[in-house]
Amino acid sequence: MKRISIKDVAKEAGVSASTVSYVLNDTPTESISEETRKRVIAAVQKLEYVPNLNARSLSSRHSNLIGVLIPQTEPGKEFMFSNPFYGELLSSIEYTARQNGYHLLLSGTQEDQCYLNIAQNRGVDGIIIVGTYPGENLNALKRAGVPIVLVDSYVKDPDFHTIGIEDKEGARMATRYLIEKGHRRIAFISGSIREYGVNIKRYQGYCDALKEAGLAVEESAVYSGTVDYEYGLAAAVLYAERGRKQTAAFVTADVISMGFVKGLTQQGIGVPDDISIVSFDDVYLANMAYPSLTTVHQDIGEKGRKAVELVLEAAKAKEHQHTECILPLHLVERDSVREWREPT
Amino acid sequence: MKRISIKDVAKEAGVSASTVSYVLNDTPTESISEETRKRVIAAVQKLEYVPNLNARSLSSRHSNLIGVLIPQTEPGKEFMFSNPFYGELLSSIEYTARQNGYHLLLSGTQEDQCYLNIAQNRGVDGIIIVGTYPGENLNALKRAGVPIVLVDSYVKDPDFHTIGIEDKEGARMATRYLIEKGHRRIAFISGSIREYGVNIKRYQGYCDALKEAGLAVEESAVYSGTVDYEYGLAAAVLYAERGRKQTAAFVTADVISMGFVKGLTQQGIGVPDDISIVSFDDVYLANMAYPSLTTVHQDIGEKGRKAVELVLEAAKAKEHQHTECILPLHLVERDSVREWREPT
DNA sequence: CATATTAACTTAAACGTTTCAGTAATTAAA
DNA sequence: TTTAATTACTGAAACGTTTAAGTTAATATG
Repeated sequence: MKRISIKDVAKEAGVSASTVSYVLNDTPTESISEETRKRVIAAVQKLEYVPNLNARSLSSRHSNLIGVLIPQTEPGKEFMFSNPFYGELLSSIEYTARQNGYHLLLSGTQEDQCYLNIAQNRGVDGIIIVGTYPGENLNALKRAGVPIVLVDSYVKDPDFHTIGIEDKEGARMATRYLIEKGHRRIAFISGSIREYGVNIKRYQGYCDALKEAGLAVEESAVYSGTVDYEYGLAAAVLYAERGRKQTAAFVTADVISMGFVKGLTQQGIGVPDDISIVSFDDVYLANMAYPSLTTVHQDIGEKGRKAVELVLEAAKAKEHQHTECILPLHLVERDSVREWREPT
Repeated sequence: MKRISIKDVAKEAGVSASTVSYVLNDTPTESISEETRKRVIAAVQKLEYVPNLNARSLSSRHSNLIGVLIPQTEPGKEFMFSNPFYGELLSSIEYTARQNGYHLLLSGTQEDQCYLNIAQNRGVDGIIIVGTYPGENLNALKRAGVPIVLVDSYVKDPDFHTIGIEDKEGARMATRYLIEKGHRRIAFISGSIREYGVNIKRYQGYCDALKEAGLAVEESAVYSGTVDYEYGLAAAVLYAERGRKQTAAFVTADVISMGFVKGLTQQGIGVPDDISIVSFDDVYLANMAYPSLTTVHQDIGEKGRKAVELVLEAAKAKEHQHTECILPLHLVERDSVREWREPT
C-alpha cells in the first residue's frame, strides 16, 4: 500500500518531478511540449497518481481549504444544528466552495473555546465564522493572516469582513405588519439579547415599530431565552402564566416559533385565532409548519454564497480591503397571522 | 506577518528543533528534563507559536482529520441537508470528532463525482461516507489506505466498516403497527428503491408485514420518488389522483411525511382522520409537526458517535478488522395514526 | 556568422514538521 | 574500576510538493 508520489510519475514518464508538477498545475510561466505533456498525463493515469495536498499546501502556502466555524449553542448540546438555519447555510457554503474547488474544514465552537487551531495551523485560505462573536480570541484570530468573514455578527472591526442582513429593519417590518393587522399588544420572543448579536438589533427594530405607532414597549411582553425549539415551548408556558396579555408575537427565529406554536397548542391556545405570530428566517421549516409561518424571509443560500465569495476574493487580493455586505429581507405572508379587532 | 516555526521556538529556548517537537508531542520514548521542558513551553508562549499541521501531517502521516462525505441528493439542488437527518447526523459526528481532537473535512458528493480528492490526498485519517454507495469509485477508495465507514449503505465488502440500523425490521414494525390499528390498505411512500440503499430494505419490511397479515402488496400503493419535502407534496397529489385507496401510509422518511401531510391538508384530506401515517427517522422535525408524527425512532446521535468511534478505532488498529454495527429501532407513538374500522 | 532569445526541460532549495540514529555525560551494574 | 545502561539531548534525513534558478539545444535577430 505504498503511496505513489510525484517522483514515481516522473520516473514512469521519464522526466523530472518538476516537469510533472508543471504539467499538473498548468503553470503558465513554464512551457511544456505537447509530447511530454501527454507522456506525463499517461503516467499519472497509469499509476492512478493523486497529489498529496498536504505537501502542496506546505510548499505553496495555500490549501484550497476554507475553515468554517459554527456555534454550538449550548455547552452540552450535541446538536449544534438544532436550528435548521445552520444546516441550510452550511449547505450553501459547502456547495459554493466545492464549485470553486475548495473543501471545508468544519468545526463547532463553544463560546470560550479557542478557535486558533483550525484557524492558524491547518493553513486554511480563509475562515467563515457564523453567528458568534469571537470575543477575546479576536486578536489571536487576526494573526492567522488569512481573510476572515463574520456572518451575522455586529463586531465592527476593519480587519474582518462581514456579511449580514437588515436585522433591525426586518424586525421593524414584522412588527409593523402586526400593527397594521390591528394588533396593539405584541410580544417579543427571541434568543439572548446581547451585544454584537443579531437579536439586539431585532429588538431595536421591534421597539422602533412600536414607538412609531405610539405604542409602549412593555417589559412583560419581552421573552428572551435561547434560540431553539425548547425555548419556544417554555415561552408558551410563560405566556400563559403571564395572563395571555398579547394578541400577537414577533418571534426572532422560526425554530423558536415552532416550539412556541406547539406549546400554545398544548394549552389550547390557537394560532392564529388566539394569537398571531410573525417569525424570522424563513427556513425550510417555516413553510412545513402548521399553521405555516408568516415570516421575514432571508436568502440563506445567498448568504452562504456571498460568504464564500468574500473569502475567496479576499484571499486573492494582495491588499486587505474591508468589505461589508448587507442582504435585503422581505416578509412572506402565510397562515400564522390574522386581523385583530379590539373587542369593544 | 512571518509565520513562526519550530525553529524560532528552538532558537528562543536555546535547544534544537527536535527537542521542541518532543516537548510539544510528549513523545513517550524520549526523555526531556523538567528544566528544558519549561524553557520550551515558555518560548512557545512568548512567541505564540502554533504548529503547522500540514507539515506535521506530511511528516507523521496522520492528520487528526476525518473526511465526511454527505450526498447531495439532487444535482442542481444546493441544499444537500434539506433532509434534516443529515444535519443532525453531521452535528453528532462533528461533536464526537472534536471531543477526540479531530476536525472534519466536509464535502458533499454527487453520484458520479470522484471522491478521491478528499479521500486520498488530504491525508485524512479516515472517511465517513453517508447514505450513498460508492459505486465505481469503490475500488479507488480502498487504495486510499485509510479506514472507511459506510453509514446507511448495504454495500457488502469486508474492506469497509458499516454502521446502520435494522431498516427491514423497522419498516416491518411500522407496517405491522398500522395493521394492528385495523388498517388493511397501506401505502408505501419512499425515496428511490435501489440496490445497496436503505429503502429497498424498508420496502422488504413493508412487504413482509403485509404478507404476514395475509395482505397483498399492491403496485398502485407504492410511491417511490426522492427523499425530500417536495416529493411528499407530489405523493399527496398522486394519492388523490389514484382515488385515495389507502387508509394509511408508511412513509420512509419524516421529511417526506411533512410534505405528504401538507399536500393532503391542501386537498382537504385530514391526518389522521382520513389517512394515518407512520413515518421513519424521528428527526427533530417529527415532533414539531402537526400532527406530530408517529414514527420509527432511530438514535441519530448514537449513529454519528459510533461512526466516529469506528473510524478512530480502525485508524489505531494495525490489522484491518471488518466491523459491522447495527443500531436498534423502536416506534414512537404520536398523533398521526388512528384506529381504523372498515365501514360495513 | 556571432549573438540574443526562446523553448523545454532539470536541479536543488524550500516549506515545517517528525523521527531515527547518534553522542556525550551521568548513573548503575559487575 | 571498567563496562553497561540510562538520561538528555542534537543532527540530519524524510515526508511530497512547488518554484526560482540554471542548463541545454534550437531558433531568431542583427
